[in-house]
Amino acid sequence: MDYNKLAELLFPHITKDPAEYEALYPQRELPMGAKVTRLGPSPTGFIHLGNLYGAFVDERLAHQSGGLFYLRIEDTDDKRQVDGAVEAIISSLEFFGVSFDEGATMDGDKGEYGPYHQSQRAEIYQTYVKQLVQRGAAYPCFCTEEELSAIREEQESLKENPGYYGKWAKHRDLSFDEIQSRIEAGQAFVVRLRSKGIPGGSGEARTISVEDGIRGTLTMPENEQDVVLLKATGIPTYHFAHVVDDHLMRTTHVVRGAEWLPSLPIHVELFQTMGWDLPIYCHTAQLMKMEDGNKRKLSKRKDPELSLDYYRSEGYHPKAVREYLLTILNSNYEEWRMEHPDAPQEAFPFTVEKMSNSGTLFDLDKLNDISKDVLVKIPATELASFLIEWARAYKPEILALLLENQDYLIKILDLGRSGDKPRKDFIYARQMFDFISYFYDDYFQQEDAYPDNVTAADASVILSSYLESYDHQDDQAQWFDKIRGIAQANGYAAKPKDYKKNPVQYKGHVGDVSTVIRIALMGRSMSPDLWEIQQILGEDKTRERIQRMI
RNA sequence: GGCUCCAUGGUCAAGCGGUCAAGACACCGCCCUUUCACGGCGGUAACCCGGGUUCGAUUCCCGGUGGAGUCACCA
Repeated sequence: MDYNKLAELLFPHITKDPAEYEALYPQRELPMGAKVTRLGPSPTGFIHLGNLYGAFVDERLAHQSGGLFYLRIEDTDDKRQVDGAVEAIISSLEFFGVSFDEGATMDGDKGEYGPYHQSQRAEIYQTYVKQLVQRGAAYPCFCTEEELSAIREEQESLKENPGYYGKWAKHRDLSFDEIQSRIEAGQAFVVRLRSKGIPGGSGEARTISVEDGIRGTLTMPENEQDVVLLKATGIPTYHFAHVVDDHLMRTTHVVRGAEWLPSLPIHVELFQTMGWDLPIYCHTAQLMKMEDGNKRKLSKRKDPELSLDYYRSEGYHPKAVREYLLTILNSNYEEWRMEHPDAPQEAFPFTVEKMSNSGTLFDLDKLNDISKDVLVKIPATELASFLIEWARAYKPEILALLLENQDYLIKILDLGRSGDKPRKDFIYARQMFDFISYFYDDYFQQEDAYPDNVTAADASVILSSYLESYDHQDDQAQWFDKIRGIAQANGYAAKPKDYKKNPVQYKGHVGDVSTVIRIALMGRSMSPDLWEIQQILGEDKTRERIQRMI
């Protein structure tokens, strides 16, 4: 078989030589040890926490080593394209603080190693495939879907490994004439690798071992499959695109999810037959979800609530999400954070060795807890703008309300946050607004009932005397003395301790009296300090609400 | 089913041959407090099973079991 002739038959339009590309994309000039990483999302319009998790690893690895991090769009599957998906991905990642040094951007590609959209690299891939055909390392296959599934069925009935390999590779040794006549007949074809692997069934199977940055030495059987390199459309499969691109773009570290582990042998054989060095693979653990008592990998289809857009629309602060991801990313992050409560996240010395390699369950409680700690450190003015921006995008009906009096909003958000032990009331924007909503008349409503030990009659008396004695000018001590007085006058202990000593003697204590007032004013039993709230609310509104409750 | 990865409390997770087996979240109790929080203190709770190796295994090896992932002209 004259492979050169075959290559010309298959790729008459390809005139470039691979060497041209090697020259076009030279070794990068970077300091020793600098890592080049990349994120390669496919634009299906959906990006979730797991993607962000991986992106952080890439980003940290690159920037901590003085290297660079680029974005490559892996749009080789024409059936799954979603309009605007690339923009959505970039905007989502940007919101959560992931930025790229190179690659696809909102306004086109940036960088010397592009194009960064795989769909625009067809000629490059074909040039390399042509070379492979010339060397006899790849061949055209005309099998139809039906033929392929027939092979599979037969393999299943014989209990042999499924796939296109060895004796099952029907078109592996087609004659030139046969190929030519099929092409002239207009038959579609894919190009397959002529794998050098020895089929496992023969008992001669060999193994390969690969050093993984996270997992150490990986041992697995070598590849035996004649995998598809180029689809009938002339666009490569992931496998081939990965190998060509990461070589040409000079990627040093390939960070990807553990679901890629099974196809690692394919990539190893591909790198070998191309004669290129293997990048360092870092296979990260999957983010899992609990379902029916079992852990399960996060799925794009089934778990829309784990999409990045979900967190954005709930109003989680990007810093909080990052902080959470960092804590599950590196086992010593939490410890480091306790020692450096105010250090920026970038100061953390991230290492792949400290990454967990078993599946991590996503824990909303933990995220919420971390979020509280993060938000408490953000100044009220910043929090106010954050809340406003969130409302603009996700809850426009409250936007005018927030914008109307921003000083008021800032005061509200700042309640109880000064001092050594600030309150940690805020978790995410949607919850924040719920939490402070009673400050706005349109959203003020009775949510909680009076304590059980306070009768309706008592409550009414308490409120009446409170209103009567209320002086907006009172300082906190004066104000509270009056409440003590009201408590005592109505059979409630002025101090909780008195009540505890002698529970039978009282109906309750001053706390119950405060709760009645609190419910009248806020409609709920949980809120920051009463006196401070009244100062923000103003005298008129305070009186009005008490009056209405009576 | 083949192949691969993983295995410490409910969850996350230290540990890397000898520890009363850290810590965080959640949960419970107490304290502080005018309530709610915040904070402080304390508590319940774990090395999947069976063989080895060793003076000694959570830790190393083998075998089970369990969970997960993957077997496409998807990535």
